[in-house]
Amino acid sequence: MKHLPHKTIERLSQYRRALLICAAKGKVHIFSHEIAKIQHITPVQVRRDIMLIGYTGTLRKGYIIQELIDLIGDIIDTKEGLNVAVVGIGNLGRAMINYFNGKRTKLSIVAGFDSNPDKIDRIYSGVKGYHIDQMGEIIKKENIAIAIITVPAGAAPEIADRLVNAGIKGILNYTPKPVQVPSNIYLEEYDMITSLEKVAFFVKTHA
Amino acid sequence: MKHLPHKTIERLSQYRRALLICAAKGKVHIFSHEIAKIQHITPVQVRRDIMLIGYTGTLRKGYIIQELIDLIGDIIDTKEGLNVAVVGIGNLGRAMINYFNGKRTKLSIVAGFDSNPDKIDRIYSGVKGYHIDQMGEIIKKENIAIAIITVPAGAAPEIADRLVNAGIKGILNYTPKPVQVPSNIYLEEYDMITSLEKVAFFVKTHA
DNA sequence: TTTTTATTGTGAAATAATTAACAATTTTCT
DNA sequence: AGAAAATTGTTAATTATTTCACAATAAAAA
Repeated sequence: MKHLPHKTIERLSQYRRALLICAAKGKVHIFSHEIAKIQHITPVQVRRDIMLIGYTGTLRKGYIIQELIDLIGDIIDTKEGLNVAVVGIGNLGRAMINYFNGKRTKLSIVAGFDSNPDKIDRIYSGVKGYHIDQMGEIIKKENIAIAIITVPAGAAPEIADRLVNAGIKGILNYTPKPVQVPSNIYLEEYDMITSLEKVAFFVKTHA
Repeated sequence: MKHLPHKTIERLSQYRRALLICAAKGKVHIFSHEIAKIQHITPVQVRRDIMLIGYTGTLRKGYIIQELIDLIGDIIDTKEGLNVAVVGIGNLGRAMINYFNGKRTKLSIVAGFDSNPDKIDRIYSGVKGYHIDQMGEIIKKENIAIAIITVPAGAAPEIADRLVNAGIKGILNYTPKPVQVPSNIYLEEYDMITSLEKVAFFVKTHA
């Protein structure tokens, strides 16, 4: 398979989640327009994404849900799974841990880090909290590949540096402050304030 | 001004945040390449966005930070501001409230809603918690235009329906479950699991 | 059996977003 | 003053993404 567009990767993850829900209800087949409806996109888009990953549905019956789930898994998961850490055990960090807790995913949150001594050596939905100074050590020991930054914005750049030094491979930065990392480390930044301002803009404009 | 691309709107919000930080440090001018560095994009992109909003910098001095902040405000803010509600006072909902607390923004979170009686009639960082059954009433009384959904995924569709009935104008859905709303309501969905899976994919692929 | 309907798969077209290229011009340097 | 360097503004080119249009065909209906 050549190059999957970034947007396609995102949608595949979403398709899978929707498909898992359908499968849990005992549904076996699904049409492109059903997936499209759920995701607010066009059926063509769904078919094209599925085409790109080389899967073929059956005419007039649609796609076999379980096959599609498995194939998407082959593409976006690693066989052994990847370990994830949450840095910053505040409300947002705990929300991330809760979201993941008990999910069937190949991604496991295996550690939380914080600088506040009250938060360490406790268990959050099955995830142990460590002091931030232990980050290098635990990341190596637990073979953690990905970190989610949920600290207060001001602390983000320093945390990013320390994660890079600890050998992290990918970072998801949820603070509103952009961080700088070397180009061999995959960085995704998402900023809730921006999203809200965007909604506000379109509410204003559309009104 | 014609049509600003969606992506430009998002970046303008981010530029403004970065500019506010620079302004607070007493910086007066800024170059396109400085903004670009902070946001991990190219200087051309910055200049193009700024061109699109009709602002003109001064050659060899760059842009005047305060002017740019004000202009971006004219574009993305409404004069009177907009009121926002958080539906679901869990970790994620409280994280949103905290992020916004005390910010200079034209967006104010003025209410939280939850179905758990223990959570209502309390104040969260200055935001009062109400029972979800009061949603229609409070949304009208407080003139709330935008809602952020941070309830457990299963409850999202019903919450969205109730928000629509209450006359909300824009929804930001942070649950992993897509919701359906009429086309006159602006809907933005963001899914943390998808983001994490995307990071994992690129970590896997790049390795 | 034949016709109609619904659905996939995909090349081509259209649209959206980014980047390249460079003229214009201000500041700094010599 | 004149030359060199740096930076903006913008058109054009490129790249990425989405949508159109329709052939192929399986299933359902007649």
